[in-house]
Amino acid sequence: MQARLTERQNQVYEFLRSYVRAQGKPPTIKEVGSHLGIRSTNGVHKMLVALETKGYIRRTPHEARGITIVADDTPYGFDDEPPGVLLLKLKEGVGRRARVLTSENAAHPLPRSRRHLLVDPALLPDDVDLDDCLGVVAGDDGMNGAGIRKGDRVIVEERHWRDVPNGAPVAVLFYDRLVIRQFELANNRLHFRAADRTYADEAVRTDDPEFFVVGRALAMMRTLG
Amino acid sequence: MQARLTERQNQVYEFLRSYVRAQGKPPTIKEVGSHLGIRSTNGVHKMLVALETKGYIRRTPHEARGITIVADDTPYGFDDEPPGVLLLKLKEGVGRRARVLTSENAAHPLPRSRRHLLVDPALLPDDVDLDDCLGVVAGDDGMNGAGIRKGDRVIVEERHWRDVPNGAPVAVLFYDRLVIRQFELANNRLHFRAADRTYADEAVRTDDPEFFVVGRALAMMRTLG
DNA sequence: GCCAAAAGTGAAAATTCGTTCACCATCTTA
DNA sequence: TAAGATGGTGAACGAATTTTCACTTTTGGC
Repeated sequence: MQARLTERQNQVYEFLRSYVRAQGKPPTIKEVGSHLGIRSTNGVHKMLVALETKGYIRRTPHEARGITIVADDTPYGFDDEPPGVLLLKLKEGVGRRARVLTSENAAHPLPRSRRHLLVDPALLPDDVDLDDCLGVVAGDDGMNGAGIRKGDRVIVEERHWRDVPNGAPVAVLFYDRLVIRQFELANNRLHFRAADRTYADEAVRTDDPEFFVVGRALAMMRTLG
Repeated sequence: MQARLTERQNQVYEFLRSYVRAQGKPPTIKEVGSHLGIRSTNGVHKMLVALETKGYIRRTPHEARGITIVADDTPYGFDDEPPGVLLLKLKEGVGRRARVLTSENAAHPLPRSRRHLLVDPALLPDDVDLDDCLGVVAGDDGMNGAGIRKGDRVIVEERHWRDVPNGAPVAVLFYDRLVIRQFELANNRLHFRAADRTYADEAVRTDDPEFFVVGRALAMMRTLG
């Protein structure tokens, strides 16, 4: 959709985004230059013109800090996504409190990830680093008994199973499905307990390639029908 | 904690907040003036100095748009609040997509409401006006069967019961407790159906003063234990 | 009715910031 | 290899923005 950015242009664009996020306002041209090692304001100016013609930013002539990020993530949940494997990378968001879940499509070149979900940091424990977190969609009703249902959005802190305390809820990749279970390590096996009679508990060897613990489930949210 | 603002100062402060919210950057002095009918930049300047000394904003000397909102809502959930009656006013937030739940203490003078919860608009239906929404805490386990548990945060669209469709989940004030139930209007009575055997359904007259339908429950979120 | 704080006017001075111009270097590609 | 796109330098200019100064008006007590 949007014209491709050159390496350098992308650096500028990324800086603009991070600056706005951190400072709550766009940078001046000189600031952009000093952060990217461009001594001449004109050098920056040309970059901005390029970004504007490619549709990534908008500018207001002669206005101090007259930059607006256009291609910033569009409001978007992941409603239309079928429940199942869907990993969203947690990113810091606007200001100091808004946080955003953005999809990580490391495979793709750089098509501006659009999938994200706002998460209030207050929902998560204080010590959690949001950069370690993912958003997922519960793939079944195995935790019905714990009030987590298929399709619920779950915020997961990426962790190796070794670092997950017994009894904690985890997000597990079962074959091709991502589900939430209660975790337990016993007899050198990983136990995944469902909270619903309909779903059997699973016990697998720690090296079983068909199971992958994504991490610890910290919070959840749901749109009510 | 913070020095009290005069009426006019509060107007300025409110404008700063709304401008930052809408524009993604602080206004210039002249812009503040033109929006508040202050012709002289110095008039505005003095206001800003007042706001700064009272700790509501910070400024960077000589910098264009060098205003930072300090007393903006601090990240805060309502964790420490006991489940029960707790109404939070939904407000628009940063940028165009961040939205914030802020407590409405209409009774209190104006002590900068601090309780809010970030809500991703994607969690709510498109046509919902966030200004009509509240955040509440589910006061019991009456909707356990529907995956809503005591202590869950629920986003509610304020509505008269006449405007709530049958079968929709609602937030109801039962005496002094706020709970979620499934709503039904039949035989000129309001029926509130629990989704848990332990809780009895209730049927009340439409004018019963002990029951008050806050509105329709749209979404929920929960920190996982 | 008087005083002090709050709010405002108008204009000039001082900075910051964006734009433009001339010119240079590198890299890709027809 | 010539041409065009990309990325830069440095300086100069003007527009935008903040700061300051001197003075006036309004407002709420005491």
